[in-house]
Amino acid sequence: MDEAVRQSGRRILLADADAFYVAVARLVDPEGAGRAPFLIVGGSADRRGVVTSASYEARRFGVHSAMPMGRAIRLCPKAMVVPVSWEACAAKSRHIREVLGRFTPVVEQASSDEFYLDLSGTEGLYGGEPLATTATRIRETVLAETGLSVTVGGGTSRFVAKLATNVAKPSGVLIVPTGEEGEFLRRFTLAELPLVGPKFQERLRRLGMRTVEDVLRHDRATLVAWLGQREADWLYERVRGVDDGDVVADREPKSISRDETFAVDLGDDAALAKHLLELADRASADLREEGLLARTVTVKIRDADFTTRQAGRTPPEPVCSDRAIYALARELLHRLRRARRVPARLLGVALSQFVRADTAASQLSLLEGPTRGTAGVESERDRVLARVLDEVRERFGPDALARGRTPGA
DNA sequence: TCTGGGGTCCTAGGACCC
DNA sequence: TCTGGGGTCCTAGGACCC
Repeated sequence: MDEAVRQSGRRILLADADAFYVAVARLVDPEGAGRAPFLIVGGSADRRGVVTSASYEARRFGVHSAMPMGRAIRLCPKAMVVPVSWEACAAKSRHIREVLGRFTPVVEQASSDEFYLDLSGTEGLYGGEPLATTATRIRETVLAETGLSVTVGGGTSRFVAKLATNVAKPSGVLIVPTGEEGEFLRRFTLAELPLVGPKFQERLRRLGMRTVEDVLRHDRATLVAWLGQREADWLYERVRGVDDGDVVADREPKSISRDETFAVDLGDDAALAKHLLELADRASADLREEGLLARTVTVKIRDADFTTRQAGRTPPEPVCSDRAIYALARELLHRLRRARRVPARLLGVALSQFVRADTAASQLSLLEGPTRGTAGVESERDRVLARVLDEVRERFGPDALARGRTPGA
């Protein structure tokens, strides 16, 4: 099928929870956070936190997410500040996802509070009802079952659905009719387009372009000469509301990471190693829970002056045990510390380049053969031990076997 | 104002291979 | 002595998003 025709037949929605972290905080604590109109959710001020989300009332004072908490409190002193309840948010997230799954099997979770749905081909199923009607039913069902308000935007592409959602926020529904994408796009500045961040905005501004209309005045060849093929094509299509990206259900994760910003910068290697151990354990436990092995281990360090550096390694065989992952991470941390030895404000461990555990097992046995054994960074014993400990923790709680604090060890 | 934690995707150089 | 072209993998860094 012709690409333009295929795209014009699509019915894509984005369901985006309104002030998600704020809404969950209110559900968790109805008497406290639930009654505070000016509510800020995020890290506490004395601990270098930032705002994760603020109530719409607090936003009117200029408070927004990612803002340092100290500044947010200065802008809105009467606000109540509460920490994010990550577990409650994850549970609510799963619940929303489950409700949406009843409307179509093609649900893609883009973040904890954003879900793309592809309803293409469901016209018959919904008796030919307009997409806006389906979207409204989705909004009402999610609200009734989870207590959370979502805004639903829709159109023939993810890009248009995303912009429609932004326009309709909060608590709204907006569907851009097929064929009207280009007209819809004309109202936006380039800064309002997803993926056009500060750097790209500045480049475009220097070329005399601030709005979608500004870009529409130039032909594709001119944009290519200015921006290069890839970015020019991207921009040329998006300002016309064209985006052929698919909604993909059950995307496989590409990386799993854990990092920690310290309350006070840390210069002591032993102290850093201790935090590294905990981060490596948490990341590798999640990796095993997903049934994955990682080919690459990366350590990230943020120096006191906010310089961020990283070092990674891809051993000959994938790993999943806490022992092997910590051993690799430790080596990488040493490398980073040798290169620059100043107090650190953040340390992180990331795992990537995944291999499914079941396919990895057969590949490994082929590699290892009858005589080769289990040479390398990770032995069969490491893996078995890691899984046994996972089971113990699952049964008796995460602190049942905290390493380094084993009595009598 | 002094910058969280969790992600995705892209680029570019060097190694290595054919 | 000077000289290929293309492909893949690894690594580090950066832009961007919620």
